[in-house]
Amino acid sequence: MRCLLFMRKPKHVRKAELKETIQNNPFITDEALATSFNVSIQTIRLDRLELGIPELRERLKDVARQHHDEVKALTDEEVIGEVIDLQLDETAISIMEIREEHVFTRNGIARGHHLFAQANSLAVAIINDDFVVTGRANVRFSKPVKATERVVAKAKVTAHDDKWTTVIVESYVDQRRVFSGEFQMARGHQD
Amino acid sequence: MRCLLFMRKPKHVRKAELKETIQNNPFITDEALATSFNVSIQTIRLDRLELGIPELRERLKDVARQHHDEVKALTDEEVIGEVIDLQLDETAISIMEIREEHVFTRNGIARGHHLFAQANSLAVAIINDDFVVTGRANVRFSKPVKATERVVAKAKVTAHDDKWTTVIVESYVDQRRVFSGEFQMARGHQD
DNA sequence: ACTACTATTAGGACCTAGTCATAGAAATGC
DNA sequence: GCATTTCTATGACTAGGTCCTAATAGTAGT
Repeated sequence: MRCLLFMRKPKHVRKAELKETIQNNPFITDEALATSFNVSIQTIRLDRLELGIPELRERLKDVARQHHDEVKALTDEEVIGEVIDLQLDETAISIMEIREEHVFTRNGIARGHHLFAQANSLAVAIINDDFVVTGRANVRFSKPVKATERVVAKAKVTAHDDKWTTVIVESYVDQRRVFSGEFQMARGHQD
Repeated sequence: MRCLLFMRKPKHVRKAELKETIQNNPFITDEALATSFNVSIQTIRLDRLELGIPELRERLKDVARQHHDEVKALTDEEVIGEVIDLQLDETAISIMEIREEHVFTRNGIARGHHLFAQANSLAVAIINDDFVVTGRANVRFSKPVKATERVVAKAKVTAHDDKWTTVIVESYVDQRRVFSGEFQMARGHQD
């Protein structure tokens, strides 16, 4: 009789669940997995082996390393998005891919400040001066952007005096304009 | 003679350097530290003990855990900053602490889009509707903000029709205004 | 010179969360 | 009934530590 009092799941089901469990909680030990799946530790280890899932400590190291490099990049990077063209004091283009973490969970639409961040950081990058900060900005979000879409931001310097530079940024998803803004950038020192 | 061929640093210097070394490379083992400081492993361990620095594995676990919770929070959180007061469709206040990763390395001034993000997300939060996106924004960065400063953003709903809500946000550091903006928020569905 | 003291090093026992390899038991397929 | 898959048990070994005890090196006070 195939009855262990506590019925077991077939191997492939367990393996699938195992993979998922570890994925959204990399901090779990084999021992905890064993009791939670009601099998022995060795079984868990065989499964991990077959699935190519590394041990707890390696997993943690991976998570830590990833974030050590990446976290900063999220906020700290010089330009939000990837610059693919840059003529100082003339034009610049960057691309940003909208991911799940950029959108509202309620409606799947990208939060405005990510589009702003892309445009703003491009406006900073385009200017050929060591000291640049944004003074004013007037922006418009014309179409909602969803996850997985790629936003292409095009910046253009339109005016220039000894202290201020005006940059126009327009962002597109598949040729459709989703964002436009005018940025007044302050150059030179002091506030 | 106090000469060990390779002169050692005094203890307090080593400890200070040790702390720093570990801080910007949590992945280093005691063994590596020992050879790099030219002392024995035990000495390193004593130092760590005195400095209250946990072992490699605990450090990695900490880094991993922090980021597991936090990384997403950086981009994914509903409101950037911490909401400390919220009257729907009336006023709202949030506080955000400017950290190293928010500022330009060149001049130590906060990137504009972080202030924008705080204000924008507060403007979203203040509105009592399931579907809200930013339509337009007109913002002004009046004073530069530096690392470690705490920015208090105050939002106020000033106008309201069936589709649009106007929100004014003003942000302060120690009573001094650093940012102000007018946000036109779209409510209800469709684009 | 002898003593007191701190700093450093060495050693052994133990820990966790694994690895790998081998062997045996249990359930299932046909 | 027997082969085959699947699971469990066992033992030996690893990294990167912990904690404790003990010995040594160098420096300072009297």
